[in-house]
Amino acid sequence: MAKRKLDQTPRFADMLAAMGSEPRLRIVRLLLATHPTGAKAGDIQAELGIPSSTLSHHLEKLRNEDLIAMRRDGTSLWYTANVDVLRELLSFLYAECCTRSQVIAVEEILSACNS
Amino acid sequence: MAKRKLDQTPRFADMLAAMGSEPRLRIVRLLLATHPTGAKAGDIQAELGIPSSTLSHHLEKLRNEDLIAMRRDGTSLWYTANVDVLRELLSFLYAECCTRSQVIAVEEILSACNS
DNA sequence: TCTGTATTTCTACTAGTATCGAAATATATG
DNA sequence: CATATATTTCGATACTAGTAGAAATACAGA
Repeated sequence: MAKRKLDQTPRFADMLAAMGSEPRLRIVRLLLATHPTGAKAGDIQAELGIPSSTLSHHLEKLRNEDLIAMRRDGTSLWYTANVDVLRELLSFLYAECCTRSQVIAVEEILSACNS
Repeated sequence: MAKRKLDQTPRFADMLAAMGSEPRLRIVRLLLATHPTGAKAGDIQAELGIPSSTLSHHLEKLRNEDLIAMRRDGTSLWYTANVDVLRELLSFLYAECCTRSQVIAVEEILSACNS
């Protein structure tokens, strides 16, 4: 087994933690549902009924983990899901699946949702 | 859009939160790697270098979310990953992917790792 | 430039989570 | 039944995260 260049576990753990709260998971799902257009902060706030300051806090956390991206359009800020990063996360989870007991290739985790 | 029977979001958020800490993510990956045999608590402890009381705490949390299962064999407790539940989680994440903008079927998320 | 709208940053409080040594429990074996 | 091994439960501490009202910032339009 070759030496790992860099352990990605802490990074993916942080990503999972970022999605591991009900409001943030709802946000991510909303952005997946509206992908690739995304949604304005105000829309998210209206749909999920979260106070704007709290919402901003959550969006920042998701953005820190690179799970979502932001772009400005006038006074509105649009948020979109980073589906590539999400795919990366799922691949990581299953990358070592069963490697020590039986050989099962786990390729092509997801090919939907073109970014 | 039909009325939802029950909102699964809190449950899946808890599952993500359970995997959203570095030691627990390592545990899950170790159990995936050794699936379907699994590993004894002592083996996990040795491999990850976590004090037994701390490890026990983490294992309990993962078990509460049904991400792993436990069975006793003599004085040893064996833990295994619940790959079905993990698959369910991945499906949930992508279930509504792009539904509001373009129609992309997201079936067959994962067919590897037969439980 | 003044006004309104969209969103973030500041500040503070509360509650939950991670950690681990020590003691307790469960099982097996001589 | 006494002892050894495997693992959990107890208890205590330190840290981290979620929440939201109020103030600040960014942009657009008259």
